[in-house]
Amino acid sequence: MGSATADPWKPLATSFFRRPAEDVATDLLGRYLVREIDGRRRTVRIVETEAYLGARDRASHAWNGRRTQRNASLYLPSGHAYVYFIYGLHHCFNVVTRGADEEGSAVLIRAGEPIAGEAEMIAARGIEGAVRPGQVAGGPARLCQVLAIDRTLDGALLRPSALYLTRGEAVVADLVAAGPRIGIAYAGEAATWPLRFAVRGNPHVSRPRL
DNA sequence: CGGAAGATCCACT
DNA sequence: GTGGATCTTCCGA
Repeated sequence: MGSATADPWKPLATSFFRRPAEDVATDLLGRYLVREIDGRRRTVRIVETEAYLGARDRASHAWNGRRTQRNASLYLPSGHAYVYFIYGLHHCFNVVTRGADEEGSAVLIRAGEPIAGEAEMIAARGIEGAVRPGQVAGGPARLCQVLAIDRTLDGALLRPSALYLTRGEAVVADLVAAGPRIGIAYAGEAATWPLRFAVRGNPHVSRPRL
């Protein structure tokens, strides 16, 4: 199409993530998340994110400056992965954002739309028959399952290798919906902050829909 | 050292 | 809409 159209497969520079988590969370919508396994690629287009603001955010694992063995990766420089295990079953994948300026801030990747390798993703989910949108990578744990993201990737730098992000197809501001984050009712006032973002009307977004 | 909670998902009603 | 699964991690005693 247009000659000025950027290559959607060009990796995002580390500087992309060196901004407040809220900005990164909205700007990540539409970008590609690429997972390479044995030379094969699985790719999703990110359609839903949440920002976690670090020490001042009661919903954040870095709330009040908490540092533990589990959340150590939250304190790595911008552009690293923070992967944790939750509920005894699931993994969740975050990108560390601002680094030294605002330690512990990150963006949770909540849902993606399959772009490449969808058959492998469906196999990884163990689902059969008619697959509906959102059933594949709609939800942070499902997304990790289909991309085989686990704690072996915790602390990894997100550059072209096993797991990285590319320019993808960015979303205009009018198509970004915002609302309160999911599963953090314990977080007091922070539970009401509109830090969940999704591509408006996209069927691959997790529930409850924004 | 024990208890409780958890940035979820699925099956069932 | 609700409850159970499942186990690591963390914190208080």
